[in-house]
Amino acid sequence: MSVEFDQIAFGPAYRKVADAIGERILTRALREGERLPAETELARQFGVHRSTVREALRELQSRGLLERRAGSKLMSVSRPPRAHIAAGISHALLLHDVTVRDVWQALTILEPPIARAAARARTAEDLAALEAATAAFGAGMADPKEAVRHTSAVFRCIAGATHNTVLGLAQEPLLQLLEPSLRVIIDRVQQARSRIGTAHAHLSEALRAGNEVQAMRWMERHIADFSRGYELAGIDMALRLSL
Amino acid sequence: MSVEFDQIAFGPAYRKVADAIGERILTRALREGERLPAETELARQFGVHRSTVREALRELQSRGLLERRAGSKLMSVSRPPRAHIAAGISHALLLHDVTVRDVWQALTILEPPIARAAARARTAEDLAALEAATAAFGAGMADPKEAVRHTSAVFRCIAGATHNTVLGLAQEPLLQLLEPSLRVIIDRVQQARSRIGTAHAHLSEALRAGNEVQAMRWMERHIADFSRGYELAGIDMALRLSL
DNA sequence: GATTCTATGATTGTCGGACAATCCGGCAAC
DNA sequence: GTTGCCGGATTGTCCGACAATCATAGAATC
Repeated sequence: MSVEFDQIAFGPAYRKVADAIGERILTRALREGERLPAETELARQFGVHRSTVREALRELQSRGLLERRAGSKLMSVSRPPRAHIAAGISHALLLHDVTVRDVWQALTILEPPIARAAARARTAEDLAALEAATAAFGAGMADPKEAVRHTSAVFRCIAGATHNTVLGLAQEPLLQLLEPSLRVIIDRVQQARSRIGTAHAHLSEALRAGNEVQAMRWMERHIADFSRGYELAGIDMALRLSL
Repeated sequence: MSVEFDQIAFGPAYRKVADAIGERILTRALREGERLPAETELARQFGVHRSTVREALRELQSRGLLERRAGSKLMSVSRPPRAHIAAGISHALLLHDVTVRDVWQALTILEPPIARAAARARTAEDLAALEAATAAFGAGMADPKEAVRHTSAVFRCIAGATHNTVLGLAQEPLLQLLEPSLRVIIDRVQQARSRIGTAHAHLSEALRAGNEVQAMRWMERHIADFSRGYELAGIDMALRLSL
């Protein structure tokens, strides 16, 4: 007789509590927005002390599975916000000695097809959002900080127009990582602003027309321009990114 | 006189402690492998209670910034392991109602250029690893579970051959998400195994020859085949992924 | 009756302390 | 040199406590 044993649940109690709650969230037994019982109540249910529960909650919180909604003490279930997990990815990449070139190469690969998909799938709302973002870039060009923010925003709009969450999420950490260096470029390279503006305009137009090839081409050019920008700004692309 | 005020640090103490330690890690003031002081000592240094420190540690631990190395009680600084953050991303995508098609589309975009880059940048070791992985797939074909594992492994080898951490990390969650459904395909579709094997062989060959176009073409075909596989296995690609 | 104030209770954030289990390092015994 | 044992350090968990915050219900006021 061969008996199959389940893997023994190792590890400290706070981990088991976190796993138990986390599993309920991932299987949607607990739905988004639903509020968890109070800590004391959880402690009672799990048969552990409140401190133990709290450690578990901290873990789930930092995974973005729980959040505290404004004006409520009780934790509620949440889907991890994009920016939140993107930040985690960015940090991980930083520590893995990622270079500017690595990130740029990833953009090279990712963005043109995203633009193409966006040209295919964009709705009228996507278009409006994109045009608002490009307009904001034109208006806020003076302040480098704003210019960078709006450049990222345009990327986000385009990725959003694909209606594919995976693509949006894949892009996000790259933007986060590049923003600082992008700012340096915009600061140092005079023609950067106008070239970015031109690219935005053509991308916008291509998406409006639903012209996939055009969208892809302009995005390729846009990303390639970044490489020129790094050169002109005197940034070594082999340099490790840092905070 | 205009005085600039720093933003007031809001939030509970455990967050501030976590931020303080996390910042040291991200700026590399604490280097990888370095061991943190004991909890009591940290509590003394920060002037808070040990429970508070522990909550902060749980958070950093779940971000992958700290880990407990085998046989050591003290926490040590770590760079978040790829699989760890990929799991976080997978969970997030799950909760964001990602469909099989979304993930597949991302693969469609990502993998062919990865294969191309790999053909360009692969070293002899990469090649050896890849060939070992394809061989393992051939050997373990019988067990569907193993077959899936090795299929992913081949993808990982190829991404590894690009020597671009960003690409490897971008790919990882996609593999994690697709593995279950891939297994269904291999289970149900007879010719799946051999077609995957063929693709592996050609990819391997292309990488050996440094033939970028060939690598890309075969990867395109490989990924496109997945779509066929879903169809043949009767899996609706518009279906939400779930655990 | 509607509104404002207040008391009350629930809940979190933080603290103090405690103790068993485990692990490290050193030291003695073999 | 290896083995076994002991003391100290460290974690995991518990108990209990209390201030601050917030919601709610109920009382007081207009």
